[in-house]
Amino acid sequence: MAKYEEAIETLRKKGHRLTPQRLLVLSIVAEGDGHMGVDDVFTRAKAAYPYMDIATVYRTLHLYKDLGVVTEVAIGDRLHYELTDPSGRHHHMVCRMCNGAFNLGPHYLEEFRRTLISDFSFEPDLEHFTITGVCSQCRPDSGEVSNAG
Amino acid sequence: MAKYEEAIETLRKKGHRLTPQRLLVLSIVAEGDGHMGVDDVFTRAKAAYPYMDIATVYRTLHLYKDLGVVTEVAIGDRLHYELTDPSGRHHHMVCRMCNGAFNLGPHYLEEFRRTLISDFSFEPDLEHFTITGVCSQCRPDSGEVSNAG
DNA sequence: TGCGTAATTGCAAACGGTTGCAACAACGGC
DNA sequence: GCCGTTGTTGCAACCGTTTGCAATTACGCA
Repeated sequence: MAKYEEAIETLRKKGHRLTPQRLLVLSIVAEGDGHMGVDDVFTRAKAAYPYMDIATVYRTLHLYKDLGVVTEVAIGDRLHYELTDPSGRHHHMVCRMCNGAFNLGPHYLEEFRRTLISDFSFEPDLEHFTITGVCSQCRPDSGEVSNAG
Repeated sequence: MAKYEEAIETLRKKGHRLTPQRLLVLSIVAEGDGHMGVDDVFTRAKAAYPYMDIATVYRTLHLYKDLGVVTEVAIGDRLHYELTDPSGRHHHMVCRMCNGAFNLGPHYLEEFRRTLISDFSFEPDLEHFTITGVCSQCRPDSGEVSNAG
């Protein structure tokens, strides 16, 4: 699990302390693989260490997000967290019908980025870019009909 | 002020009641012209009608947003509201340094939309699309240096 | 290894936003 | 214009998230 160790290295290099709570949250997010909500993280953390406080979970996740070691993804109205993949950074498309999350390769936004820079000299933040919409499964005109939601 | 009257017409047509509170909120958003936060709306509404409750402001703004008569724009961490312009719908670029909001013509996203549909059959929600970034004034490499923030 | 310092934690209070509910009032029908 | 119905309001309680603060603990240094 290279990403996990890299994350710890990042923490240490930036002068942040490696507390058991932080390592616990990190491992939970790492093992969660997909996208975990604050609640999921807190529940699991509390199971492993009963003194764990929800405030610590929030603070830790925000720290990781600021350091870039975890990525925050808005799914529905909830924020989910995943370990940032240092090699294959990607964006997300989230379906508002089924709440499914799909990855979007970085090159899809490169063109958009270049346009904004050349036309407006506006440098968009695309690191944590997530776009909401309706996926192929849930689009009525795509052949299949879904009644999720 | 055609947008204002159109909004009232939309309310009436959809069977919602025209309460003084709703008209007040609408006029405040309309006169606010630029983007107004919930707080701004509430403060002004309370000044005009002291019984006004913050819950009513939230409910009213959400109703207007659902009806499409106001547009919600995320600026920094705050949500701002403006009357939807029925003729010239546009998107927003918000600078994270100076919190300035810039309009983005709809055609900039049309291409992106078409690509997502053709490649993934994913229909993105672009009606209320807002992208964060750094504007020309605040970009260090754009010639000017800003110390806003 | 043990000590001092400063970051971090757990707790509780605060905050912004939402919701349940009884009182109220807009609107359609008379 | 008045009445009944039903959507809406104001209030207060609630929920998820943030923040202040004293106690705790990780880490650098001897």
